[in-house]
Amino acid sequence: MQITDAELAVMRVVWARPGLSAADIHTALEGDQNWSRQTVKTLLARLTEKGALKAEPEGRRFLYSALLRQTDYEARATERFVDKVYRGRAAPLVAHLADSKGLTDDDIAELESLIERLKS
Amino acid sequence: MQITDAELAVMRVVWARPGLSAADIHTALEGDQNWSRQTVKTLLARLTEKGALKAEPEGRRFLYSALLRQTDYEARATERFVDKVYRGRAAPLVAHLADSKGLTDDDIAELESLIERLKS
DNA sequence: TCATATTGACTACACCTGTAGTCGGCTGTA
DNA sequence: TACAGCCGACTACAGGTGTAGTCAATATGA
Repeated sequence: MQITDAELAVMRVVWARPGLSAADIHTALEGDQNWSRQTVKTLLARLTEKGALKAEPEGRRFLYSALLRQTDYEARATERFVDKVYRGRAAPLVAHLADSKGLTDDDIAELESLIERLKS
Repeated sequence: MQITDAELAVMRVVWARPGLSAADIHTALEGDQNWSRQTVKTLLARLTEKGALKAEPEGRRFLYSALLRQTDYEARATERFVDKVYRGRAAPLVAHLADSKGLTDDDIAELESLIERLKS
């Protein structure tokens, strides 16, 4: 049960606005990902088959919504990533984040309060 | 320039002990990954071609060592991951880490001092 | 010196992934 | 009622990935 990069772009749209049709999703992806309608359809089919989306018939089309919740996906993907790259040790990951410009001041503040919570 | 899961297992061995031969690396992976010698050879060839490893002839075999440093790999992989899953925002990543059992007390202490460093 | 084992080079192949085409049915409008 | 357009189903296909086989050259031991 693996969500690929292309599939993830589709999931994002559905997470943001559940109940869109394939055409809506295609439109929502325009500019960002300039995919043909068929490409989006294929991705929707694969995601439905994987159980990440459900497709409910509405008239002669389908409306898509997520079965896989975004936070669950993120949690799983993160766990997998940490296992794979850091052998499950989280601290070196954060150390890398710290080195890159990825952390804003707000992030740092957020992390600080997170740490406070964790200590209890 | 992408290191796949299988390739990563090989890189780990080389990072840990540079200058091994293909046969050594195959042996080192036994138990963990029960690959045939050929599979390891293929992965070595692909990694060499990608520029992640260099192969220096020694007699009629090659000794492998890393061109791609582990920390560089980790940094790149992390950045890619954060971009992909969290759109570049690091804080929610750490929040997920916090929720999973991935953080030991030591980790938390480490993070705390990390945060201290970051604040300056 | 001859057989055997080791090694690298080349090749294979199925499955996954990204990207898309075709086709046949339904629908709304002329 | 005829036709244009939209829709889902099915199919395609190249490139990447995991896993490994075959072959030819060389080294090693009997």
